[in-house]
Amino acid sequence: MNEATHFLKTIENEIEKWIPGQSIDCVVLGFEENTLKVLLLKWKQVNRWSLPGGFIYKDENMDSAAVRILEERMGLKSIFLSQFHTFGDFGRRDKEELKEISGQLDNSISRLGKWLTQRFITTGYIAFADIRKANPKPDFLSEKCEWVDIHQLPVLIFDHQHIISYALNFIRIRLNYVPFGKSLLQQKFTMSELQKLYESILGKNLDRANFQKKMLKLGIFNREEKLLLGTANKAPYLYSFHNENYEMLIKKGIGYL
Amino acid sequence: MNEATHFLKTIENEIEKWIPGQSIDCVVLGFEENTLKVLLLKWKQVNRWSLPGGFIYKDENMDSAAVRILEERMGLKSIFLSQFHTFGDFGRRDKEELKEISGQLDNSISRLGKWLTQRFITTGYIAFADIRKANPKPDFLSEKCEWVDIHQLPVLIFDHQHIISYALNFIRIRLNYVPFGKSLLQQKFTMSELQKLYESILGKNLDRANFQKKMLKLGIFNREEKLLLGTANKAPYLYSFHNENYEMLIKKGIGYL
DNA sequence: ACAAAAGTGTTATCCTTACACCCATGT
DNA sequence: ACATGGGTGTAAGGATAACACTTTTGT
Repeated sequence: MNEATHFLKTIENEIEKWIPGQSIDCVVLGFEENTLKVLLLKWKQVNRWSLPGGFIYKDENMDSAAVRILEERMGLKSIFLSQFHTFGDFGRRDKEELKEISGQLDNSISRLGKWLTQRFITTGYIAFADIRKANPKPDFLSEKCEWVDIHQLPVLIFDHQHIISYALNFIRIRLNYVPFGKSLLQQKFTMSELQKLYESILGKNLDRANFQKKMLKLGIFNREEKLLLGTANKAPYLYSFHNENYEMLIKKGIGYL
Repeated sequence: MNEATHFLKTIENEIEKWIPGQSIDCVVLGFEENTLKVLLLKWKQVNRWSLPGGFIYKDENMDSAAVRILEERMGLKSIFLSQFHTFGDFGRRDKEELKEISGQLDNSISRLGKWLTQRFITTGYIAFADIRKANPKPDFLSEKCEWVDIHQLPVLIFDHQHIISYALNFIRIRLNYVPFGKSLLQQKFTMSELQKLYESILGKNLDRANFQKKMLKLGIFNREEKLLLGTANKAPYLYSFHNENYEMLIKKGIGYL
């Protein structure tokens, strides 16, 4: 029994332990080279990409399933993980695309094929990950994983494009209430890196001077030594999160939340 | 065949058309006597209350199911209807409570009993309704419907208390982005009624003068003639929503959304 | 000397907050 | 006359936005 067949046998055994018709899709965000990126899987033989997802065990909390799926896929826990919307349109999974995908599976795995072609209601979770620490693994059905610039997405399967826009909108609103960045940036970072992160999320440019003042006023940053870089300009300060103050701010919230 | 039996037969036929394990619960809010109220159902013979809910047909969009359930239960469409969270904890429906409920059902309807006792993941929708126009009907399993002060809730079944707090929190945040009130107030209303509505949602008192200025600055109200009331004070203006401006503001959003 | 990016400062404007003041009305 | 609730005004403080000025650094 080769590896693929063994994997399939395992999957087929799992099917009965999963809740039918209910899935989880994760929008995993990372920040690298001043770009906001999302983790995508490329399907085997089908020229389409999709979000990493999974299913819920019959005796498992939905939130725990999201954590588990992320661990399985990424090899690490995400600091920020939050459900943002449930997508329940009857026709959300295009029939043509379903045929293409299940066509890849031969008869020996027809149970998996049937499982995959049933109607699914999916719940979207958004997660932040440190790209350097993450270790994404493609699964049996996917050929590779990649971090893709969220503003230059390839053709996505089903309604996954739609799910990503929902996720982006979700964190845009939360940005007024929660100081993101802790789980997306390296331990030490410059103010302009933080600004670039905010700009990629909001999709617009911000004033450098005002951004700095607004952030520092939050009182959740430590100013570290200056970064010595070989560029022809003044060296920026490095910052890190002041954990205690950060937790306090999260608790009481920036706005009303 | 009496009415109850007939109803049950119908329900049992419906069961096969529904998606198993997936339900919808609606937090329907209304505003009456300067109090924010939520629509609750009282279970027959069990001294507990619950949110009105329902199931999704196998060929039906989830959002459409929410609309349908509200129409069936309330006899009218709600202007504002929005999904806010999906509750998927394995143990969210207490087993003791489930026994109490399914114990009410005799063998003749055991299929319904089985249906009800399976694990459910439920998606919460929040709706606003004009209490005077609404016409809520109890269903077979419930003895009565009532509008209950949201800040003085009775004992609720399962995690419904938790679902309501989530809903309240959801609209508290949205209050910064969406001018509510249109679907909760009468066509003409006073500024102090609107303020009471905001206060019930936010759970805190607001300054009368500042509230008025903030609201009027939005430019979405018509000032109508004064209301002549028999009280020992100055007559307040009546306001109505300026539909055109209201729609425009909704579109562009108050804050960032 | 110069460009480039960083840190800081200035100003006008707007919004929020906390009140104060006067007005209309029935008792 | 007075209490009650309604409409409007004002002044202080904070937040925002636009932009200017200075500093550091490598070429």
